[in-house]
Amino acid sequence: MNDLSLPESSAAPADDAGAGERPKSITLKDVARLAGLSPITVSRALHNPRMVKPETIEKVKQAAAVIGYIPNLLAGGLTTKRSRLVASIVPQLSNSMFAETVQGLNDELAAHGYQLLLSVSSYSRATEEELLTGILSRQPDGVVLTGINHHPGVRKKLLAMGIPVVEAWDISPTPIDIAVGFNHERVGEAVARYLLDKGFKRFASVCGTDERAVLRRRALEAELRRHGIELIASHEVPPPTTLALGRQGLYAILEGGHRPDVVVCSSDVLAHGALIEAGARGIAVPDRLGIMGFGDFDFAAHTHPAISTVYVDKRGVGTRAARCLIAKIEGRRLDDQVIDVGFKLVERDTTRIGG
Amino acid sequence: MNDLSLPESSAAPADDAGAGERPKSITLKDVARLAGLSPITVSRALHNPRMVKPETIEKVKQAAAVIGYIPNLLAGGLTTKRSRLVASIVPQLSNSMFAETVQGLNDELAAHGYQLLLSVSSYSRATEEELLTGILSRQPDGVVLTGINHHPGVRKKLLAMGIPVVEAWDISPTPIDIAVGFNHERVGEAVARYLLDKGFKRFASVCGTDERAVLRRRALEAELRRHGIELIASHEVPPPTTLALGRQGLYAILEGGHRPDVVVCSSDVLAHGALIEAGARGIAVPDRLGIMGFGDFDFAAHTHPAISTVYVDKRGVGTRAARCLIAKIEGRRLDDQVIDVGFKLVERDTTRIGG
DNA sequence: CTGTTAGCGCCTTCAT
DNA sequence: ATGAAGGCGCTAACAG
Repeated sequence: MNDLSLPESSAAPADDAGAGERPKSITLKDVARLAGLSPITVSRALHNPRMVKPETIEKVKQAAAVIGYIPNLLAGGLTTKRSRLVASIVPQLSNSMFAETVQGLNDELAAHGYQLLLSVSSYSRATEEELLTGILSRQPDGVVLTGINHHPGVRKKLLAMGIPVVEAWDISPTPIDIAVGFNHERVGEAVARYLLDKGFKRFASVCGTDERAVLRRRALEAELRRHGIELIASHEVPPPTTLALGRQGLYAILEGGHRPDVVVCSSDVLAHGALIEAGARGIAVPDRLGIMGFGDFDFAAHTHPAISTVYVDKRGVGTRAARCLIAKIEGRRLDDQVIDVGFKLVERDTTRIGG
Repeated sequence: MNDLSLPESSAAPADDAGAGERPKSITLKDVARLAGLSPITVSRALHNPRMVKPETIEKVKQAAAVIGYIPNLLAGGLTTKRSRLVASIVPQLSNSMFAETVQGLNDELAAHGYQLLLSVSSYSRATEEELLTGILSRQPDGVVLTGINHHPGVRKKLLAMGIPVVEAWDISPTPIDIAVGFNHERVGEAVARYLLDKGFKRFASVCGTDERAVLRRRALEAELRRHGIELIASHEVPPPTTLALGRQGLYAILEGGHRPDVVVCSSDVLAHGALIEAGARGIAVPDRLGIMGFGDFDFAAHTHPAISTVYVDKRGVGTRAARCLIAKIEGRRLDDQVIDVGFKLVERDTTRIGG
């Protein structure tokens, strides 16, 4: 009746792992044989319990546990056309806001039984496109991209695939499918107006060269110009932004002979670097120099003085992206294809001057 | 001859994406028909080019490009038993060293044509085990775990699967398969000896509660005790470690009436927080208070004063893990099943006192 | 160099 | 409530 030899100790020796010949896999059929049922009944017991008698389910579960059955999603996905896999491409992971977003994305996906296939584009559109091809060959149920500027092939492939797509961190009037983010130009303008209101007059910028940072800085410049003000110095730094680059940025500006009364940084990490450089030089912040960050990283509230910044729900971008995707995957309609998560100016010490 | 209607514009309308009914997929067969060849020849042209006439390859590539063929790895993997997928479980992503490791892992994997399936355990062994089941059902070619303490089921399942496994961030005499990390107890001891050498006498600790941090702190305590010294205060903080927690840690120690002359932190982030708290209180570092970090995060060299710490090749752990895995997947034997990446004390300003 | 046959492990469809 | 047949898309193994 039971022609399976139950594994005594249950495994191959450790130092044999991965040597090419894997133990022949335990399949639904094996469970079925052991339980004295047909494979399809076992499948149902495992995935559609209410199509099967409780008693049978019990038998199946026992048998599965005994032989250590692990379903093969490749095979499953091949028939169902559902992979329970969501792929995401981020520009970078270490030292960036994207880690938070990925964490949020992952958590929400995991909570709904989806897994995350992660890739890193290193801020290259070409790389992104190449990665996408590999990704799509795994038949993901959905994809999360960063930003709204992509290699043309990206949009085409994604549409051909017909799966839901979220473009995160930015919004666009013409998303590939769904966009979850905020308007970076509004941020630039808001920061400009806020700082002008505070009475700052001589603006400098330490700005990353990534797309979205540049968008914010340009909008800042434009708004300043509307008030008759030009940036007196602008220092660009390549991603990833680090504290060291922030220090160097302020250093370069000051050594260049410029004397800004406020420096606008494209991330809190840069702002923190600038803050430290100011401290090292004995420049009082904010009295002699204001500093503005972006992102509201967790440390920003706890530096001394605390960094004024722009709050963005980094984690929320990820969780919302996940929710949108899951909704569409499960056939629900979305109210909006474009979700603006907004932002919020956070005044802290580094810009708190005058009245 | 060619009975395929070439798609004019190549896609479904955007707002139709993901509504359940995907465009029927384009398969190898379609390419074959268009190229006037058999499916297997197309397969070979794409994956084993040198088994096929150059002329034929060209025909195949053309045909594939024309209809936008994307291979289906689920189907491919089902037959070959190779998924080109490596899975990793990390305790957490945002705000941690693990992001660096994951980035290194991903880069190295991508360079060899593997993709990364990422999961987050939130420091829970039970979660790790559950995640693993889901992961294994995708038939990964290899797995990277964090740490060496796992739910018993983890080892069992992994061995049953017979795939290579790396346990990262720690080393063990009895790894499941491969270990890539370093000995945290040696770190604790080394830090203790170094600080004793510098002449510090009244030690306090701000330490995360995660496994490896605790291991280091215990070894530090033990080493101190061998020199007749006890920690005068110890403050524990839950992961994720943040700058704020570092500040609070020092705050709590000082408000508790303790007067350490050095505070040992289980991460640079905590150390940075302590440094800021000291600065805010006007406590001179290192003269009145030494501060020791861990990890050598990129900011540590650039704070003011710069943070003394322990360098670990965070990224390298990831790249080496990837290399070991790939080697085993491809059937090569490893010289060592346990790779100690070591660590290095980095003296900077926050402990530079006396002679 | 190219093609035929068969089957990976599972689930959909159609019976019973 | 359970089962039998067939096929998802691809590639191994064996021809020729």
